[in-house]
Amino acid sequence: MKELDSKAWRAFHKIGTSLLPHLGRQITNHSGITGAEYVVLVALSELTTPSVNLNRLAQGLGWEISRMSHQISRMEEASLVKKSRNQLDSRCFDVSITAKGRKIAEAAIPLQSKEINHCFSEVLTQAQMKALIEISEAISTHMKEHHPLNKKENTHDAVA
Amino acid sequence: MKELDSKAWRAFHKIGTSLLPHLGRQITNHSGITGAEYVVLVALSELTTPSVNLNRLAQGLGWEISRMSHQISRMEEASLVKKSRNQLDSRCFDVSITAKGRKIAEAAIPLQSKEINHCFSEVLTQAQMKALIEISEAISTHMKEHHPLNKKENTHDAVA
DNA sequence: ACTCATTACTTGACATATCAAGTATATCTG
DNA sequence: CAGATATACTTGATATGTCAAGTAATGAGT
Repeated sequence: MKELDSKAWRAFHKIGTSLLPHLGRQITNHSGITGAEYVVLVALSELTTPSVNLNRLAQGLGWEISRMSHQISRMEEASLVKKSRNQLDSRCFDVSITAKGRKIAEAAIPLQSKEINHCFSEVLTQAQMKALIEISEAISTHMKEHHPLNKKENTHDAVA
Repeated sequence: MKELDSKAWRAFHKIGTSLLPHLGRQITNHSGITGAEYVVLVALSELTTPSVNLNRLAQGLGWEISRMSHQISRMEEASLVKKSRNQLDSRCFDVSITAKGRKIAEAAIPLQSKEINHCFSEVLTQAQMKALIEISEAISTHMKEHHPLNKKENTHDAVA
């Protein structure tokens, strides 16, 4: 079945280039922030530690570090996040969410959940969603192992 | 299971923002064209008609028409495609692949198939690939029905 | 302690994407 | 057949993403 992965790739590519932008636009419509901002805010709002370093944040979302750097700069400009040097390793930056950022995220999340719901659980069966999660995780893991964007694990974590 | 579609979306989003750019980079490495150019060339090289109109091409790939317009302009500049007004409806443009474009596409496709293979059939089971195809199609269909980027079907097709 | 390599980012130039507005052609309606 | 509306794009400004090169701090070897 040589055709199969080609078909899988095309199918995946197509929703990647239509669904993702669509959901991004919805976020902008209902909450006034971009999809990228939303994703970062959600990640930050769910931290167990008070902050993460840039590198780890980028890895967590599968972004290039330079993209994250630019993004965080813009978001700091907009007072959505705060950036400060790490005490133990002053090459690192600790990124955290601001009160304003959290407020916006908390308002946006339920609205966006509804949108996601429209595109996922109303369209896919439970089994399909589970399959999608497994597929995504398999690919993510493979990517991390074979084609890592930013090499290493275990950078310094933020101090409390 | 409120969590499930949130998880599905996150998983999907993550591979969307890491796998797709990765495969794009591979194309650039082995064939010197961008991922976007590759996708367009493949679509054009597989036409049964000699050309398609812009709108239909955009729809086929799930792109916004303005993006496609810019992209085609650049590709025409690079002599990868050709654009000409439709005889029957002179608002429309017929887009076709050039000899140069076809040559590049034909060289790139087998190389890229190998890359895709690494990320799909080496990582997923056959069942998972089939599931992914079905999932993608379900979402694509739903998107077309409920959130179409460019409204209508049935624009004029190219004449032979 | 002094070099060299590595890591964690930043920066700026460039490529690409998106959005809003514009233009030209077609179609529909009275 | 005139005027209004819709369609198929184009264009240009702005936002974002990407790449290559740079800077500064750490770590490793001697």
